Amino acid sequence: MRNKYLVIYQEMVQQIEQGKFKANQFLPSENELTDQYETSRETIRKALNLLAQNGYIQKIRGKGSMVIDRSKFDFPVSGLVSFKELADKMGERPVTTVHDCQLIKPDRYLKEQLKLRGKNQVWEVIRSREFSGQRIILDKDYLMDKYVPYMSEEIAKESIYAYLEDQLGLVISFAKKEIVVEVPTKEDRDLLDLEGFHNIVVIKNYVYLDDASLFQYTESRHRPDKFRFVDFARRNH
Amino acid sequence: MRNKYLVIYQEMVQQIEQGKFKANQFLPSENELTDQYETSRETIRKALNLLAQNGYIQKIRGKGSMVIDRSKFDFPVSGLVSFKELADKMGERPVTTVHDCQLIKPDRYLKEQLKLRGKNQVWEVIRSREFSGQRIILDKDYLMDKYVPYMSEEIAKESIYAYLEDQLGLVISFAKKEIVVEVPTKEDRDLLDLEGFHNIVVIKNYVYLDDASLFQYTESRHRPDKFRFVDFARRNH
DNA sequence: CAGTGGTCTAGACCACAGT
DNA sequence: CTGTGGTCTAGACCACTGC
Repeated sequence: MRNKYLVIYQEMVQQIEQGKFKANQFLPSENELTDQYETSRETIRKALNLLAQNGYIQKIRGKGSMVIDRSKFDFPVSGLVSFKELADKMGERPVTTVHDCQLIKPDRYLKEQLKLRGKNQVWEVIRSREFSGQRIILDKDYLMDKYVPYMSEEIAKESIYAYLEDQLGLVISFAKKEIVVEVPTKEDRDLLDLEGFHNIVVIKNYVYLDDASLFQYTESRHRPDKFRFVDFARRNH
Repeated sequence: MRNKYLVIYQEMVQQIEQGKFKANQFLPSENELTDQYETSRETIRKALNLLAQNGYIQKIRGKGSMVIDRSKFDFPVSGLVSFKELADKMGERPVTTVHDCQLIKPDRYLKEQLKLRGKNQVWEVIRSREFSGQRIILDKDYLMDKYVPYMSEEIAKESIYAYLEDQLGLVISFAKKEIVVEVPTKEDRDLLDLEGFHNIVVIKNYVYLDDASLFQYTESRHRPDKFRFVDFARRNH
């Protein structure tokens, strides 16, 4: 928050969202902003680049920075639908049921997904998510015991993510997502209300730490009628 | 290509891909690179930031820039599977059949998708994509005649995208993708080899021009067993 | 032509990692 | 402590827009 360019960025986001800078109009020029904020032009440009990356403005050389009409985009921006976002969007409290939470020996499939060798163990956590009486999502999490020495049903019931970042201090650096459609397994049929659907949407999630080591593999299995993924992509030349 | 930081970026990408900089090792420090390339540190940093954004390196404060083991990621990076990428990946020449290419009056659904009012017309292009004898993908493109005055089967048979950018000089700025699963329509069943699949994966694509105006809406309808989407997301604090 | 954003420089100070 | 990357500055020149 003490970074000057971040402060400027956040201030300008507010002003755009409050309508002080209107859609399809131009922001003050970089030189004007440099004067207004009593800073250097490069710092202003850092803030403006952040605005552009996050879909607030469109920079046009020789003309200026135009405010984008964000009402066209009904979604935040950054593309990834986590369970929490989904829950927020559905607007109702979901019910999480923990079906399994134990330290296991990974089978071959898991070893492959987690790029494991030898006799490392992993935490397996299986949870279903229920919205208005319907069990819609099955989340299967696998965490390497090397990084996550302890896990419990209580933690799984709340948020694993918060536990990892806040309690264990693990810094998640990047993630790879893969979306495919599969035929439901017996487990899917047992733990979800599939209602005759013949397919299930599987989001495979590979989570990496700061040092680029893989430490978590998650499969989020969604009933197809309730699934929606949005991605907002910006060209960079 | 004459941008110094771009040249440096591309040179370093090559060196990483050729293994001159090995995975899990550190690049020369920014100061060393500044000397080597006889430039300023900010220029080096621009190149390094590009490398980081594209998943080549991991910058760690106080330590250096570590080369990421990209063999973990079997996919380019930026998350979007275009038809062409898919084709490249399948490794065989696909067959494109143009089923429809005409100027139409948009119905209510289309008007809504394209945020159209009044009596604008749109080009409708419907193509199927065939891989090893199986029609797998149905692409439905809708282009506003305001921006695309002419379209033909020949163009549709090749690449609409190349036509827009190279011939018409339209600059595509950003796109929103939405992925949902639907029940196949009669059109899907007629034009694709669905082989008893009960669902179809629909990728809705909203394409925007440089001035933030929406000009194209595309639905890419995939047979579920052949569909795969990969997204590589990087945290930015 | 003047004004815009895009690139580049040479220097400064800071926060952090490892010794 | 030194060396790393992160931020910031004041100035310069360029390419493009629109008059």
